[in-house]
Amino acid sequence: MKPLKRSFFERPTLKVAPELLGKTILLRQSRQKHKAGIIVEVEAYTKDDPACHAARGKTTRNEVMFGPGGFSYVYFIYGMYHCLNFVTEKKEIPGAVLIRALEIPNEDPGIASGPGKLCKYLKITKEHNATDCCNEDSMLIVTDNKSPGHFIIIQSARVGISKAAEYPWRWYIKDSCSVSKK
DNA sequence: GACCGGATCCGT
DNA sequence: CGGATCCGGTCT
Repeated sequence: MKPLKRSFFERPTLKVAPELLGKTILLRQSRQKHKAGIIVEVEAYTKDDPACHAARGKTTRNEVMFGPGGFSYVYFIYGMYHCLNFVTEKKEIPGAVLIRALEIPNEDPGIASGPGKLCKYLKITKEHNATDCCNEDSMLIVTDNKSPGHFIIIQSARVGISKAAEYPWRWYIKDSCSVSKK
């Protein structure tokens, strides 16, 4: 499985985010075992975005967002959940796409229908932070779907934030049963 | 060194 | 709508 190239991620975050819909996330669990999920919901977080963790400069937590695109940004939230992002834009320009929901083949449609739930399902923790997802030997990569179905993309406001709540930077696949909310 | 609120989720 | 549950960021 060939991972998406760094040049895919090192573009404007608002372009990358909707293009991640329909792509497949692969998490290697051992030599031959892996889990896979299809991205059905995303949100964009950019430089100069008050809701972005990088809005007030570099810290130990958000450091990876200031590096090259294609790396994972995983953080711990609400004392019990992790959230998975992919870093966008070139080095020194912070930006990321939050993965909000996955459809998992042969599983209940709700099993990964939320940012916390998908990390729980894939067993993603801070150990997976700052993984280079463009390296084919990585535990975590993103690939094109073998048979990309046709789907309609809906754009809406982001979920669960208080700052910049009006920015329409959430995208999801219409009629997917695995989207986190309606 | 303390305090606070958060890119969530579930049960009521 | 409240509780779980913890840690990073900010202020003292």
